[in-house]
Order: sequence, then C-alpha cells, then structure tokens
Amino acid sequence: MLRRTHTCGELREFHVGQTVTLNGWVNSYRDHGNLIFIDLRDRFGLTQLVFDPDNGILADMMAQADKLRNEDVIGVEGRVRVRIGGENPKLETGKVELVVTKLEIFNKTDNPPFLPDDLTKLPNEELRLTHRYIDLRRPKMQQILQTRSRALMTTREFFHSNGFLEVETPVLYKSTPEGAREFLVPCRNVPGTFYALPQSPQLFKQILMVSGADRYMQICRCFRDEDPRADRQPEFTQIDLEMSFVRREHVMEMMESFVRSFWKSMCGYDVPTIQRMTYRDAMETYGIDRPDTRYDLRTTDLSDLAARTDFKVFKDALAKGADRPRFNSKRGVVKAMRVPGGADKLTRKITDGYSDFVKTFGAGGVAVTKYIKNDKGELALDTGVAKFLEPLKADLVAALGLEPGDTVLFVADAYSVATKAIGELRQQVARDMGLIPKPGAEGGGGGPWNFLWVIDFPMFERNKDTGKWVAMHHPFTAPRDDQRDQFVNADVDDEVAIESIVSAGYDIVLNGSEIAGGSVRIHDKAVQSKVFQLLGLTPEQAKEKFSFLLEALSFGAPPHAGIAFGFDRLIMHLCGTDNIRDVIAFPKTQIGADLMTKAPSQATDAQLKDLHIKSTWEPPAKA
RNA sequence: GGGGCGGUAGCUCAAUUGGUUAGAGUACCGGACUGUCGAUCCGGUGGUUGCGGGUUCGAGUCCCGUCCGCCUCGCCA
Repeated sequence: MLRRTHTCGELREFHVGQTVTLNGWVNSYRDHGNLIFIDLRDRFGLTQLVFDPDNGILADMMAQADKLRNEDVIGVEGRVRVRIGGENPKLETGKVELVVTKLEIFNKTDNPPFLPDDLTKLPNEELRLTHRYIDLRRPKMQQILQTRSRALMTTREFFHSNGFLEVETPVLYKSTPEGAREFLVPCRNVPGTFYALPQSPQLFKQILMVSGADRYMQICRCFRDEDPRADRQPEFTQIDLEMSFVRREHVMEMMESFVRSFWKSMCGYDVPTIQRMTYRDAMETYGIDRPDTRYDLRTTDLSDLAARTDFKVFKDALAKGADRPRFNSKRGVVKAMRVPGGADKLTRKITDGYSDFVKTFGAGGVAVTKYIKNDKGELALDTGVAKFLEPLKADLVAALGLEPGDTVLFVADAYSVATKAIGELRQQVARDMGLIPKPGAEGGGGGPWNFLWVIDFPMFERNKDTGKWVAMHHPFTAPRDDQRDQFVNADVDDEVAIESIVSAGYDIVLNGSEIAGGSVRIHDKAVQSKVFQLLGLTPEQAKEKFSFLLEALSFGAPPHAGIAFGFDRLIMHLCGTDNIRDVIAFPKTQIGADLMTKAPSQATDAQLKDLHIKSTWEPPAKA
C-alpha cells in the first residue's frame, strides 16, 4: 500500500523537489486529455495532483487516472514541484503540485448521492443524515469535529489542573420519574423492572462528594426523552462537575475562571468579568430568564399607567388574576417595549404580524403606537392605540424615555403570559430591526460574546396544570444561605412566603442561550425535609425515591455545589451555527431516529421474551 | 398532542387557471482537449412527481388519509 508521508494540507514550497506520498479522496478532477489534474482531499486540506505524460508517466497509469472520479480513494507517490500554471491562492498548498509517478486506487466509489462540497447548496438534511459519512467529509463539518475535539481537550486540561477528579458514572441508572421523560431499559434478570438512562448524573455527583471525591468532573452523555428542537437532542453531552466545601461564590468564581480559560484557548478571546442579574430583573426587563444582552431593548411594566386609560384590552388584562404573586400581588400586567427608531422600520405589516406571533405564546395580541411628529409638526402619539394613550403622553414619554421616531409595543395579560410573550417579541423585534450581530463580528468564532450570570431564582413555582409546587431547578437545590432559616420556618400554606424564597442556583447565559446551570446543594436534613414537604412528598415517598441519597447525606455529607455546561451548545456558539445537529457527529431527527443506522428498530419476539416485556403496538389495519 | 413549511431525475430546482411527450443546471456515461483549479466544448442515459385513496374527460397541480424531514407551541426537575 502506498502509505502517506504527508497530509494533503501540508506541502509547501520548501517541499519542492522531494518525493512524497499522499492518501485521500478525489475532490475534483480536471481532465485535459493528455493532462489530468486531481485535487486530493483529506481532513487536513487539498493538494493538486498532476498526471503529466511529459514526465515519464506510463500509458496504463494515464488510463487509470482518466477514470478517476469524485470520492475515489487513492494513494499517490510523486515529486513536489512549483505549479507550472501559476498559484491557486484559494488553497493553502496552492503554490505547489504533486507530479504523480505511482498511483494506487484503494477504492472506486459508486456514484455518491451527493458530494461533500461546501461551495454548492447542501442537499436536504434527510439525505445528509442518511449518508452522514459523506456529509462529515465536508471541510466545514471536519472543522466542527476538530473544534469539538479541541474543546474536550481544553476542558479536561482545565479541570484536571484545578484538582478535579474525572469519574465515570453509570448509564444504566435508577428511574426517578420527576422532570424530563426518561428512556427506560428493561432488566432481564429481575422480571418487570427497568433501568432508566440518566437525565444527568446529578445524584451520583452528589454521592461522590459524600464519598470524598472533593472535586468531580465528567464529560458525560445525558438522555431526555422529550421532543427535540434546533438546539436540543434526546441524547446530549454535558460538562458536569461538583465541588465540596464551597458556597455559591466559590463555584461562580471557578466557573468564571473556566469560561475565561476556555474562550482564551478556543478563540483567543478574553472574557471580561461576567455581569450578574437576578432572575427577577431578567424577567422584568427582558421577559426571559436568559436575556440576550447583545442589544439594548428593554421591557417595562406599565400596569399603573395602563390602568388610567380607557382601553378595554388593558383593563381586562389587569383584571386577570395574579399567577406570580411574588412579582405582582394583585393583578395581570401591561408590559411595554420601546423600540428606538421603530417608527420607520417596523411597518404596519410587521407589527400586525406581531399579534399573530404573540398568540403562539398565549397572549391576545400586540398594541402599537408611534411617537412621531404629526401634521402640525408637534410630537405626538400616532396610530394604533394612540387615542387611548394621548392623554397620558407626558407620563408615557417619561416612563419609557421615548425619543422621536420610537415605536412602543404593548402586551397585556396575566403576568406569566404577558412576560413570556413580550420576552419572545423582544427577540423577534431585534431580528427585524437588525440588532443581532452576525456571528464572527468580533471576538472570534460566533462572537461578540455577551456572558451573564443569572442568579436568585425562586426555589419553587406552581405547576400550571396541577397547581402543586415544583422545584424550579431540582429538589436538591439549597435556598440561598441567608434564606435558610426563613425557609425552614416558612408556613407551607403561605403562598407569597414560599414563592419569595430564593435559591442558591446560578445559570450562565451566553447571547441569550443558557450554556450552564447549577446550584448549591442541600446537605442539611431539615432543609431537605422541608423541600419534600412542599413538593407534597411524604417522608415515606421521599425515602422510596431517593433513599440512597438521603442515607448518604446522613452519613457525613460535606457542603457541596456544582454546575453543568451544555457542551453541544458551547460548540454551537464557537462554530456560529444555530443547529445542534451540525455539532454532533451522529445526531437524531425530531422523532429520535438515526437515519443512517435506522434506529430505533423492532425487537424480535425472542428478545422481548428474554426481557419479560410485550409490545402493545399493532400495525394499523389496512383500509 | 397542536400549528407552519417542505417532499418532482442521483442532487439542487422549475413546470401558467387542472390540459400536448414533466424541463433546466449539476452529477453520471461516451467523445474532444497539454496548465486547469467550481476546467471547457459536443453528445447521451436518467422520472412509481414520498405513499394510499378520491374528484375529473384529464391530476405534479384540487380534496381526504398517511409516512418522512425541518421550524415551532406544549414539553425539556
């Protein structure tokens, strides 16, 4: 076999005169009859090969070369020379070419369904996923795989050099059916029982703290059987970690150091001190718990002002009940957003579309007005709901800091609905106004990079359907240290008191995307009991579900805290893509299928019998 | 579970109001060509219009169902 001495991205002018061997795929061929050019590709680049009869090439090799087609796999030996036809500045190796003297065809390809080419339009994703091995040959995909590999390396380096112990935890795990739906694995040895695949190694990493691991990290696979999205897969990767003898500040400090070292190493960017925002500020000002702070659009609660208008939509919304008593003790809300310069850019057609847009989040619509000069040349409110607001113009201008040419958008509803709707609307407006920087604009990769800590989350929120309290993060999240006594002593029926308790949780948000989330954990039995009580778990139920953790906590648990990063999302940001499938070598579709291997597939009766299970599924009757 | 978009040659797309033999580029096959570099030029093969029904003299086009892919709401402690 002609084994390579160099890669296809390697040859330069100083190799001229050397005899070298290359291996790779035929990326393109240009056949001039008695002169054939081949661009040979591997992961490292492209090199031009020449089959040139003037250089003593044998006729039968010329005939073989004549048949070479895209994606054939070959080995060639030859002499490096300066290109006779002049440099190709598009290629790293563009100053030289390889005059082939030996050719070995390792594998002729069937005509491929598509070519791994970044220049032409990509075929549809279904085809790319079915023939993933071809799609992955594309230079862009190779680059992503490389970035991902480097990121794994730099992550491990950081944590290993900071005293973290890398420990693997089980994939076959105990089912704890709170939170996300789990994948179940039937157990052959104990009929009728099942393992679950972990949503995260949460409980194991806490146990590891009790075990004296002191600092743990793992780059681990997590599984959640929920419908995927552009940035979600049923199977995904986390950088998971936990630390002993720390409080919130220590974890945040360590993570800031990690993020700084990671971005420095990945794209040479110096992450500045990460600003902090409370959950409440995030919700009030941005309508979302992961604000994109790359642009300065803000939302404002104008309920008091709106109550003074005669606009029925506002009045009705305000009359709605309070669904978040901590934030609004009496009523629904009217939220407003000032859009600087919106009067010109946000056309009637666009703002009409906003009403449909917010309807998808349960809101009734968007009220619009503009602050512009009227016929008399005076600054006035114009169009939409102007007539209701005109009497309050001065107050509105003051409250929002309106400037001429601004548009104001209003969403009125119960707190949760209005907040969510205007938060989503804010992002849509940012897109329409062109406020979102293009990836790579600054700071390398997908920059600019706007990092943000979001802290002081509520411990609990009401489940919309059942009305029961649920843990906002998970049931092992501790209250913020200064809230511990207040929490333990709180009356479980005092809704306002319970919702006011703030947790010691923290998220890292990057450009409007949650890249990490964690918390200080409960290591104190009184606190843990109170949490279970609030969640409606009896001590018996709690014991049944989490006995191993509770037992562990009772045998000498250090104070501990941790966090987990969504690794795939980090890579998405670094690569400036908004599709998580692009940063996963073998991703799944929206129904969790792997189009290449055709998973999932049916099990045989014998397999099912072994596992003591029976499928209730039957093929639909034919009409 | 709901909403939206899409599925036509190997691939990317086109096809007027429902109307002749479903076209183009590219890939592939054959031919020409000694300096190209997304080579060029000439010729050719290639179609269950996702699948199943229905309406119609006639369906890629309209209707119903279904499958697949993408976006999204719900969901994602």
